[in-house]
This record gives sequence, C-alpha cells and structure tokens, in this order.
Amino acid sequence: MKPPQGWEEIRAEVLRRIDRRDWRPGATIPTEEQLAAEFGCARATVSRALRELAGAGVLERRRKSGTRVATHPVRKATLDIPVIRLEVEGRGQTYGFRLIDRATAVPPPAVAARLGLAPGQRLDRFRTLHLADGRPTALEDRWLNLAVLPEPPPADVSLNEWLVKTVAYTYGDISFSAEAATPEEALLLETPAGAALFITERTTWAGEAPITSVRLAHAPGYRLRTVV
Amino acid sequence: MKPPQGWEEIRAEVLRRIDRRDWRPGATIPTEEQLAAEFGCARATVSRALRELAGAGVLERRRKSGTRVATHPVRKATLDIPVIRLEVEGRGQTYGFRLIDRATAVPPPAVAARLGLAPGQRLDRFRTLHLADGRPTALEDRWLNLAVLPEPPPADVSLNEWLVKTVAYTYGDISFSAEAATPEEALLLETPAGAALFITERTTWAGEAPITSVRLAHAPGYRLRTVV
DNA sequence: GGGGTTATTATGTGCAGACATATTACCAAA
DNA sequence: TTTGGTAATATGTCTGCACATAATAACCCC
Repeated sequence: MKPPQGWEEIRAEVLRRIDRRDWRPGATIPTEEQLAAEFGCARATVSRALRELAGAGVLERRRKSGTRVATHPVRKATLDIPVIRLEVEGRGQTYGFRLIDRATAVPPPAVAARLGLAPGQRLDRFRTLHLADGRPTALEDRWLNLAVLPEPPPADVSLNEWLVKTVAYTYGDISFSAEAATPEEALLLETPAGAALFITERTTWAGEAPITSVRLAHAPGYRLRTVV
Repeated sequence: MKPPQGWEEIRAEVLRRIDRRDWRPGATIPTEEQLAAEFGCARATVSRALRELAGAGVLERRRKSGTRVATHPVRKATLDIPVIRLEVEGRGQTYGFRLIDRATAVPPPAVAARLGLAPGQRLDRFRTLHLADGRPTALEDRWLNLAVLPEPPPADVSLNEWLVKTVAYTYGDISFSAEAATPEEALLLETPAGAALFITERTTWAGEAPITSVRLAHAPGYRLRTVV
C-alpha cells in the first residue's frame, strides 16, 4: 500500500478502513506505535489523526486499553450560530430591527432559575423584532443583567451584536425546541396564531456572573442546518 | 505572572485575556513564538492551545498575518446526536418501537432531490413510532436505498441502530425546524392536531451512494441542548 | 482462593529543532 | 504607475525523544 504522508492522509485512511469494515464498530484498532510503523511516520502524527477522529466521535480512546471504533453513533455535529444580521445578509436580504419595548422587571421563574438569580431580583428586558427585507424574521425576548455591564448599551445598534463586542468571551448553553405561537407572537411575526415556531434559547455567563438570557422565536420556515 | 504549565492552562489564560479585553475582538495577538517565550514553553504547546481556540471559533488564524480574536461571533457549538433509544434510556425511561408500515414507492420530490436520485427511482419506506415508557416520543419516516445494502435489515431491531452498525461510517447533513402536526402525525403521537413539532431531517451518504433520508417528528416538549 | 500491591502498557502531553507553505511587504523593471 | 519577482514572516506540520498518567494485568502474600 502507498503510505499516507500527513496526518490528514492518515485520518482519511483510517476512515476508509472503518468504512470498508476492516475495523468494525467496537473493535480495537492497532496501537499508535504499530500504525506509525506501518505508515512510516512518527507516533505523534498518528496521534494527531486519531485525536481528530476521536473528537469527531468516530473513535473512542482510553489509556492502556487502546483505541476502538465507536459503537454508539453519538455523532457530533458542529453548529455555527451566527448573529441574525449575518444570517439575513447571507441570504442576500436587507437586515433591520425594531425595538418593541424595554422595561425593568422581575423575570419569570424559569428565566430566574436559568440565570441562577435570587428571587425578586430585577432585570432589564428588551424585546426586539428582527427584520429581513422589512418582514419580521425573528422575535427576540432578552433579559439582561445591566449590573455587570461597564456601560449602558446604545440604542442604535443590535443589542445582540453590541453585547458580543462588549462583554467578550462568555460561556453559555443553548437549547432548541418547537412551540406554538401565542397570539401576540403571531401578531408581531405576521403569522397565524398557533403556527409552529422554532425557538432558540440561550443563557450566557461571563465567569460566574449571569449576563443574559435570550429567547428567539423564529418565523415559520426557519431551518437550522449542519453537516456531520 | 505565574506561568501556565500545559496547553490547557495556556488556552485558559488566552481566554482570560480576551475576557479581560486585553486582547479585543479583531486585534492581533502576539505570535506563537512570543507567547512561547512569555509562558516559558515550546512553540508547539502554544500552537496546540491556539489551534483549539481557533477550532472553537474564538480565534482566527492565517499564515503570515498572525492570530486575531474573532470579530464575528459565529460561535461553534458541538451537538451530540444520539440514537433515540439512548436518549430515552438516558432519561430513565424504557425504550420501545413499533413499525407502522413499510412499502416500496417513489419518494416525494423533496426527498428524491435531497438524495440526488433519478426521477421515478423507487425506494423502501419505513415508518416507525418510537416509544418511551409506552408513550410515543417520536415518529420516524425513513426512505432507504436497499440497493446499496449488503443484506436486508432484520425486523426485530431498530432500523436506525442496525444501519449504523451495518453501513459503517458515512457523512450527511442534518437540519432542524418546527412544523405543525398533520392530523395523522397528531394521531400517532397522541397530541392535538396542529401542535408544534420539533423536526429533525437527516440525509446520509456512504461515499457517493445515497443511503437514507429520515424525518423525525418529536413529540411536543422535546428539546435539543448543547453548550457553547 | 482472595485481596491488595506492583508492573506493564497505551495514550496524553511536552520539548527542541527542522522544513513547508501561505501571505504580505517591498523593490525593481517595464 | 503598474506589474512581477523576491524576501520576510507567521503559522502548519513533522520528527524523535522523553516523561506523565490512567487503566489493566500480573503477582505475591496471607
């Protein structure tokens, strides 16, 4: 066989062997050292290839016991979550947004729990309608912890983008679900009441401090794509 | 400053600096060599840390121009997509499934287009109801290209799992959306007609050959989670 | 034979050096 | 001024070696 040259070639070759079922799901593949000898390269190069495959969920690796082909297809997909403006502009449409209302209030228990707030603590709430070519594309309901921010947000730019540039890197979780549109949501999104909406919920922390919790209700037809 | 030891420490330190806005979005950070000198480690170690961060979308790297903090918050989330049985069992429920019907037919144009089929080509169609503690949790509508399979699938195991173990590694795309339940879906999922369903659509190829296209309609309440 | 300690083993990580490659900046020739 | 070639530079990758760490196998003593 012709020897692979770089770690990408080795990754491809390993995938081929799994695909050809030379190495079956659950089976242990040769050690890094054996593969390095076979491919005529350093162990580090094999290691790099196998690490990538393990990261993609194709292989499972454990010290001492070795590397085996993943049995359970817990396929890992990487999901790109752009800001809405970029998503709209990427479709060749013109982006716009409209602030619906803004208030200071005690968030509903679900939001308070997600952010880990003491009961009764007040937050700022912004509701924004995102527009593509003038038509509503998503309704944003954001609870924001202004106390942790160095300066108040400006009114002339999308709160989403301003936040990203201002509070820098943060951790958070995201969840996706489907919900029927409430009458108010239906009105704002110009869709029939009860229509199935794609919901994105994101909660973000900067270190220990809860920053914001957002609920995005996407207009019908929205689709989130990725490749495996 | 106390020097980080491993590449994970370096990654954490870089994240801290981005978080503290020492390095702002869009700004170029020091070269690998400079960082290696500062941290008192080899360039390879810095490289490993920065590569991970670039993979996570935090940094953007280009040869010669250097490494900069990502401006566009295209956050990459990794999504684990387990088989339904594991998802159900992970919730502590008992998994079951029921084959609703099976037929050979010409798929609708949308499915044929996704799989890249010649018009009029026939496929096998399986519709399966997945159960958690006896209650419906998802409705699976699968179009399968039996021609490319080495052997016919057995009836006593989930088609999904059998496929994964049989055709080995494949690639495909996934999309998520929200749709209102049709009367038939509502009946099968024991939910009111028009309820908002979370839809997962997956198309899979093995090399060039289209294998299968699946549409999963999840019962209301389903939620897909991930962390950033 | 049972239970706990020790040795072995495969992966995980690190280092120093080298060359490859993409990209930019710069300078000279048309 | 524009164009084309060249040098400089930062990342990308590889090698060969070393030691760390986790998990298993082997062993020994009671």
